[in-house]
Amino acid sequence: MCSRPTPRPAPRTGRPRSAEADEAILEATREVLVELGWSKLTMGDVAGRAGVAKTTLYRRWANKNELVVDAVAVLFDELELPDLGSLQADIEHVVLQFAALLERPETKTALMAVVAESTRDVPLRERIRASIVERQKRLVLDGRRRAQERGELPADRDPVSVDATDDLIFDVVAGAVVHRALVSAEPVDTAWVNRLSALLVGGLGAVAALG
Amino acid sequence: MCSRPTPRPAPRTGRPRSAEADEAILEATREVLVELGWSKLTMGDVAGRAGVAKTTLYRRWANKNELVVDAVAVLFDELELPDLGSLQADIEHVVLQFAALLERPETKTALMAVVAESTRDVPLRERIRASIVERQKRLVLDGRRRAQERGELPADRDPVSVDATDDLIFDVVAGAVVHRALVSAEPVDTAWVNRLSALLVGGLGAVAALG
Amino acid sequence: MCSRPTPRPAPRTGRPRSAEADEAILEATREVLVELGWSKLTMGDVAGRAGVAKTTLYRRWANKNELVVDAVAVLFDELELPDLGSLQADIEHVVLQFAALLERPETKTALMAVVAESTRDVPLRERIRASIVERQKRLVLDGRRRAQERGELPADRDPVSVDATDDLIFDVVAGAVVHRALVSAEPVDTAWVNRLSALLVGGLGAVAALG
Amino acid sequence: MCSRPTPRPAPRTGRPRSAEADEAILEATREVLVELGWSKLTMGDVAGRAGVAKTTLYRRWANKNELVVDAVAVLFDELELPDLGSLQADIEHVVLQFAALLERPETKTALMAVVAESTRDVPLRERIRASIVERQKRLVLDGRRRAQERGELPADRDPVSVDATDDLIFDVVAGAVVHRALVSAEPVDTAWVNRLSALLVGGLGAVAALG
DNA sequence: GGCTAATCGAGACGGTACGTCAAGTCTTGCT
DNA sequence: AGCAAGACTTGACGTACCGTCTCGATTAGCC
Repeated sequence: MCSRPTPRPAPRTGRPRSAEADEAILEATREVLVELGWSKLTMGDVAGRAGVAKTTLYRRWANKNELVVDAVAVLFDELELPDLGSLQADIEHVVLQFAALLERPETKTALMAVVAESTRDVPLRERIRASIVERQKRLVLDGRRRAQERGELPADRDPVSVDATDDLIFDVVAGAVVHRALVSAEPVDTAWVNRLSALLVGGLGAVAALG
Repeated sequence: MCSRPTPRPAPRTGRPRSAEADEAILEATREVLVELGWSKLTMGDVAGRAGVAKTTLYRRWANKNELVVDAVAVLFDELELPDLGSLQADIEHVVLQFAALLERPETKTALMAVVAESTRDVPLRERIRASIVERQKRLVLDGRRRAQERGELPADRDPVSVDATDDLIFDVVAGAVVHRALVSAEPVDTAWVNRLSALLVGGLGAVAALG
Repeated sequence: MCSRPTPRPAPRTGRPRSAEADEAILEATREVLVELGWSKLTMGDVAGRAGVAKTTLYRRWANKNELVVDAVAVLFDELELPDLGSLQADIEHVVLQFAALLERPETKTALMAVVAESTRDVPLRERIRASIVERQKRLVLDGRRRAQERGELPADRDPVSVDATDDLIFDVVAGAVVHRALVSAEPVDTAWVNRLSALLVGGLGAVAALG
Repeated sequence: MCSRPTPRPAPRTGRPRSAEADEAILEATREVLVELGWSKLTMGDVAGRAGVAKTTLYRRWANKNELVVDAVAVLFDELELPDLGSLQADIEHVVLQFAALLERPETKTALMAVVAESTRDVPLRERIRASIVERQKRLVLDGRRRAQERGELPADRDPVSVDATDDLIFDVVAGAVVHRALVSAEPVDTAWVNRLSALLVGGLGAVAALG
């Protein structure tokens, strides 16, 4: 999927924007994130590496945070959910994938930073939701649906309850992995992932019983 | 509990540092966090509000992040775990407390920011662990011990396994609440807390079965 | 004559430097010198009065001293040497002009200060020589040449000797006036100027006799 | 001759001031002037080298400039005027001595600086006059008196005129040497000194004729 | 093929905050 | 009282980025 800079009201005339510049900028942004981290990333530095003028950045993104969100969002689309035959196996697979993604320096440093900024910046929060969060809920939906098809989970009764549980699982899985990796700063290894998936699979029955 | 600025090798002579200044600075820091958030907090502003010179800040804290950690850490000590008679009730109580803490503007904006910075700053990471993370694990330990006394959970067999489970629960609870509140930006209300605690209590048996 | 900020290798691209800013800065510098003197002149204050950012100053001048030299140098170009008919009259005229210049607060406070700094700062010394000292030697040369034309002084024999005498006269006149005005802090009035010019005119014969 | 710090109203009680400290401070001041020059001399540095607290400095001198004047003034007392048999020889001797003094790094950097400051600081100007300028006029007086005794100069007629001429000679000699050494930054060598003394001796007759 | 209009690189611009440094004062306990 | 030590307030320093602006020079599409 393509990250899309600030949309603009389709000018019919004048020189069109360079598509190469777009990608060069996002690539340069990821490079700088890797080397310097979010807080030392500067627009001038990104522009320089991309071989582009600062003006060209600001014509596309309103500020550093929006640029970083776009640069990082595309990485999350690599996550996928192959059918491994059981709910627990599916969970363990995606958790390990997600942990590997969080280990990448460009994600590690950028994700928490933009979320922190988003607590005070509503447009940024929306951009994060649209570009990253909502887009990845598909993993939970697919996993749950597949488990129902296998008979591991009961079929839906109350759609509201199902949505609530999907959201819960999403927050628990994403939150736990992030917390383990970035706050506790402990490895997300097989042993830990085993325990987490056991907790989830074991607990889902109790949650379903709530109705 | 007292937040402690940069320790120093006990000078016997000279004018001692002002203890009032210490507290005035931390208080001013929390004020600015509330009003402006982390990214717009400036050392000069904090100094001004505390009625103190900028150099006095830098004599005690090496940078903005260490100052903010100390200013915020003390808030986490308000969390407590009264005995409500059941594991699930205890969990729900502390989760709601934690969610309320995360709703406070000074915590919301600061916590993620310093964690983000800590991905590139080892001393900062250590300070966060020591001042905030490790200190709150007591809640998990107490809750588990109490549940064992009540017979809700089996007595310890393998101490390694017990530690691993404690850590898991801590990451899951803290991570889920943070993700819900700050990333998903949805309310941590009674319904959600019910579901989360049901998931945990229901899953703990399965985790224990892993040995 | 124009005072010229730091020369630079003629960039063909980019926004050109504002010529208005140049003059506004030098003017503001002279203002601040008058009001506050050299030691209380700050770059921030100058920038503020010139309606310019501090960075704009530093882009043009490396430090306060170079700026002050440029701001003051232009004032010395007002000195001139009208032909008053005799060597002594010419000397008295230019000495009074120079004394009047030294009485101006912007010169009085700045000149000695930058010379003092120049004892430790070779580039500054060169700038002073080029912008101020060498430029004013013309007064001595013109005066001497004119006196020779009038027959008050013998024609040149040894050019080396002539140069040495020109230099001597320059140091004596400039040094004596500065010392009288700034160190002795006594007025450079007609009586004193009479005496000085009598000393010079009377002594020049003896110096010429040295060969 | 001793440089004398701020006089004070003879305290009858309490610990008396350390006399050793006085000299250590002035000595340290000269050291720092040699190594760092006036503009980089700091009170803290001087105090440190003198093995003294900053408070002790400020108890004796009101500020940096007064301290520097006192530290440097004593050096000027080394100048003396041995009888060399002729006015011109006497002049050349003292000029060379003075030039040697101005070559010393502590004098070179400090003298112009404090004079510059004194244009805005009346008490400082008075201190300079009292400690340095007036004290050295003795050289002119002695030289003139001796030349009169030898018959090189006519005996006094009008005492006012004599004073004016003494002052003129003082400003011319001191000013010319300072200007040559610090502004023109050319050596004060025998050839130059010859020329200067010839100018003075040759010109004095013309000045005397003014009455 | 010239016109129009938005793009491009470059770099100067007004700002804001940084973290440091020195000046001169104040506070403590010791002599 | 004087003194050493060192914390204190104040205020300027010179630097680094921010996001905007002005240049002259390219590109396109449209007439």
